[in-house]
Amino acid sequence: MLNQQERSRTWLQELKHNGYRLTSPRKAVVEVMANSDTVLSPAEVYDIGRGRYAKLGLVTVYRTLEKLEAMGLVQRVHRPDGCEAFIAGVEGHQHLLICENCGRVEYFGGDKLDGLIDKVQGDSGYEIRDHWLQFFGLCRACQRNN
Amino acid sequence: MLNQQERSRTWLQELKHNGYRLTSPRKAVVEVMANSDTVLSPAEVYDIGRGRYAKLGLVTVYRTLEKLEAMGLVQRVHRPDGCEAFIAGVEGHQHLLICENCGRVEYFGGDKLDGLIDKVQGDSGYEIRDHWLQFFGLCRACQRNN
DNA sequence: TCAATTATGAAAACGTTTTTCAGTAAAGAA
DNA sequence: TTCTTTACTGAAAAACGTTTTCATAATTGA
Repeated sequence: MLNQQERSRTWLQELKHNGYRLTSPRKAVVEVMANSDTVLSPAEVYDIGRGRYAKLGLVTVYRTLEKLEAMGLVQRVHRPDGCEAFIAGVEGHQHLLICENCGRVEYFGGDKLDGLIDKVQGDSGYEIRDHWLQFFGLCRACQRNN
Repeated sequence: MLNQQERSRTWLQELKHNGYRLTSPRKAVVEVMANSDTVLSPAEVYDIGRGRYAKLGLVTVYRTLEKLEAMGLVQRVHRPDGCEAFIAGVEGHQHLLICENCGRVEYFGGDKLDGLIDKVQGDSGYEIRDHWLQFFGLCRACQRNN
């Protein structure tokens, strides 16, 4: 994986390539998201982001996350207790493993699902277009503290 | 599966066994949920439910869904575009197959995931406590109309 | 039938997200 | 560099869905 500084730079380039201006508030949001390995709500991005750019507005956080999501750089995370949180995305399709306590996210690949998808598709008559596979649990650090 | 009338009756009994009173608004909500095979938001339950009990209030819909969820009779459904919808639950752990167009839901079982869970647990050090597997697509009827 | 207590719905409060809008700042041209 | 165009910004307001409050109504068991 890219290190965090490289990831920030790449994201900013990509914003530029998509015709967006590089502004201080956007840089702050990009740095927060690109440097985080935990799920963050817009309000949390706002709080952390103001450490980097004090005048940052919550509205801009929403607008920037929206753009980053459309560009596939961050993805929305769905959790049992609420679904408005974001995490840096990764290339290609990956599944998520989320710590219920601290929000830390890891990715795992390995689609063992193809056979199951074929079977469910045949049984149900549905045309399956997308799937979610997410695991929830406790990361190593939170196991020790709970 | 129980037919819909039986399911309503069972749910009402279960409410009673849990110490809750059987009221007209609750009956309306139970009938809506027990008779539906599509995902419904609280507002939709409210709209449909008023057809059965005109004085039904939205607040009571929320309160009743909360109880039904706690009793395991309905479950919350998470979708890419929003996560506050409910569907009648089924016994035991099942996975969902959701029509992106009309919200119809089917259930499928067959946990082929045990091996994968063990592997991810070992690789990551996480203690995996729960998982979601959901498929999204088009049901037979919506394939014809799209 | 009555009394105790739960449940109800209207209204208000709440927290989050979106829209509006006047002022600001980025980026390319001169 | 300065200028000009246009996109972007944040504060405030609006909109939205959900929860709380509270006086009234309805269910239940005695």
